[in-house]
Amino acid sequence: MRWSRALIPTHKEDPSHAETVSHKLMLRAGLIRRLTSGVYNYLPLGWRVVRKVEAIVREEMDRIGCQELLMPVISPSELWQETGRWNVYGKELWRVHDRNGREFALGPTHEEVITDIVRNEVRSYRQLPFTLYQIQTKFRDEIRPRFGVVRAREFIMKDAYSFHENDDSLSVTYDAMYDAYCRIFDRCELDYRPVEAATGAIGGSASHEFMVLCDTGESEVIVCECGYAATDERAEGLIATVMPPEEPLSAEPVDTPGMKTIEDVSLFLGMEPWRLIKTIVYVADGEPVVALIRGDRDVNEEKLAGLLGASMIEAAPPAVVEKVTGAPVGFAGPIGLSGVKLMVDNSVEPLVNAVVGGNAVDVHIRNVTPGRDFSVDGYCDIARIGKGDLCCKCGKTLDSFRGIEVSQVFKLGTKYSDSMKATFLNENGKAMPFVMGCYGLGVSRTVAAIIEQHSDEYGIMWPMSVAPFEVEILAVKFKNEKVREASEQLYDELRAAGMDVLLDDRHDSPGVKFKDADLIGVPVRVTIGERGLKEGTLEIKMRRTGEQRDVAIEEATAEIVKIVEEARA
RNA sequence: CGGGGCGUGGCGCAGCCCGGUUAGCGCGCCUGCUUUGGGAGCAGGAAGUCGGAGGUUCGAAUCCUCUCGCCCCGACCA
Repeated sequence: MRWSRALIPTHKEDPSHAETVSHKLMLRAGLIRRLTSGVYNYLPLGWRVVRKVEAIVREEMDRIGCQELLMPVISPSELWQETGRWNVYGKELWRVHDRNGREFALGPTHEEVITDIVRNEVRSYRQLPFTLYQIQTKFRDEIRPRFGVVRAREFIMKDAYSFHENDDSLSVTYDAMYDAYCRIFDRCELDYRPVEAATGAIGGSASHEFMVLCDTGESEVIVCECGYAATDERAEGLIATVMPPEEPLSAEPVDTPGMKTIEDVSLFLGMEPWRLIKTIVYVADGEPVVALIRGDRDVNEEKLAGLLGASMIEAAPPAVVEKVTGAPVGFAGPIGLSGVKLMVDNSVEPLVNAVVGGNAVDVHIRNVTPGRDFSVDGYCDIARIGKGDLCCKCGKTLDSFRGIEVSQVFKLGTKYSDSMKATFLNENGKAMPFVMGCYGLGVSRTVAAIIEQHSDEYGIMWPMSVAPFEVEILAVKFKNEKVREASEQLYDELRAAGMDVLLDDRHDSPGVKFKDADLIGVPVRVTIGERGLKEGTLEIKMRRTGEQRDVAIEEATAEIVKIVEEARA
């Protein structure tokens, strides 16, 4: 490509509304342009990178025997009704209707559609297992689009779905997919960690997320030196006890006028927050549930939902709280509750002489001891675990890091095949539900993640494997006949050798070209100018290492081809 | 959705509090000449219904009301 003919609109200044490195650089280097909130145009340079990432994904999917197909973006609501996700998915599901008022979803993921295909086309266990995938534009009406392409409402995703006779077969594919993802992210030269994950709206029994390490990432990962790693939504752990040994005293009510929060009550009574027991009313799949946890900790709603087997959970609205506790929000406590399930976190067990809500206006109860003053069926782990807590595997202190979630894999089991009645005949002629796995990978997000990890103050530093161009020929003073001839010749030779080459043939000053070259981050820069030509040389400079050297013109093509081929993943 | 902020040529901003000629500045863009190894110089030029609607006023980018859009912080997820 000749720069003079290319649409590569670079900017000198940072865009005003971008915060993160990748967002700024994608805009400045002319990779993307925003169309509206969370929706982006991929300009030619950005699209080239997307295509390179896609190519790597395709190679690795095909390597493990997956087949590519393409499903529609639009799918009818009926399919989503079958699995219940038309309701469960919530506002994030982007809904549209046709001229007859019939409702459709813009696909956020395609379990329903793929299951529909397979239930119609696959009859026998002899056809199993297999894996189908597509690379396609997805839609999620995110509450808050953010960080450019990292959290967009329209984005590019690779989604794969595997179908099996049984769990063992699923595990084989799951592991193969896990390995394929490692190869993909290795080839993108990302520093990443696979971690245990919660299953969320997609569902299923086991899941991992691949996290790219990045301080501005939206996800928090809890890690232990023993190797345990999980998202903060998923992480299990132990909360260190801070309760000193104490003689239990008799429970008694105490006036707490207007004190509705843990902070209020602890200040008012002059007690540390951990001496309080936080009582929170939730509604899980329509049923009220009460959760108890130590006052200085938060409930992990994903874990709570998991233990309850609920698909939807949310904090109860005030009316429900009043109905359950008999008091307005702020005075809920476990004593005297009836007809409602009580979920008590492990952190509550060691407490003695704790403070709880009195289930009456402006009243709390102190000197409460769990098990004595209210009955507990059993303790469970519903706490949000964080840095400083103790590892559930080895007991050591946990650490954390932030990351960008670039992919997530799930063992779905029969969640979708059951609800959609997707079955095959096993060797005994019996109809069995398909055992399924699904495997998502955010392609456009991966591009942003690569930039987060590969840039400096001057711009992007692409890994060779995904660079929009592998070589940029920077012609200083393109007007000069000798410069032009040498540049054109090298350009032709490199292209003939199969290189992706960008020739900066613009008549701009050298400074502009050097700055732009650094900004768009092509890995190999070849500078051709009068100065070098006098000596019969040109300069090769590596964007990432800064390493540069002069090479004789006759040897240049071979030398550059060698550099590029060695660096290709 | 709650909280905070912002909408002024393509980009980045000033002007707004305290209303008053042709709405400025930097970058970019066009023409010409000179220049060309790290964002060149000179000369000339094009480009803005000041997000939109309504109102107050002799007069509104500026004040008031409504509205739309965008960004940031929290609850969702690849």
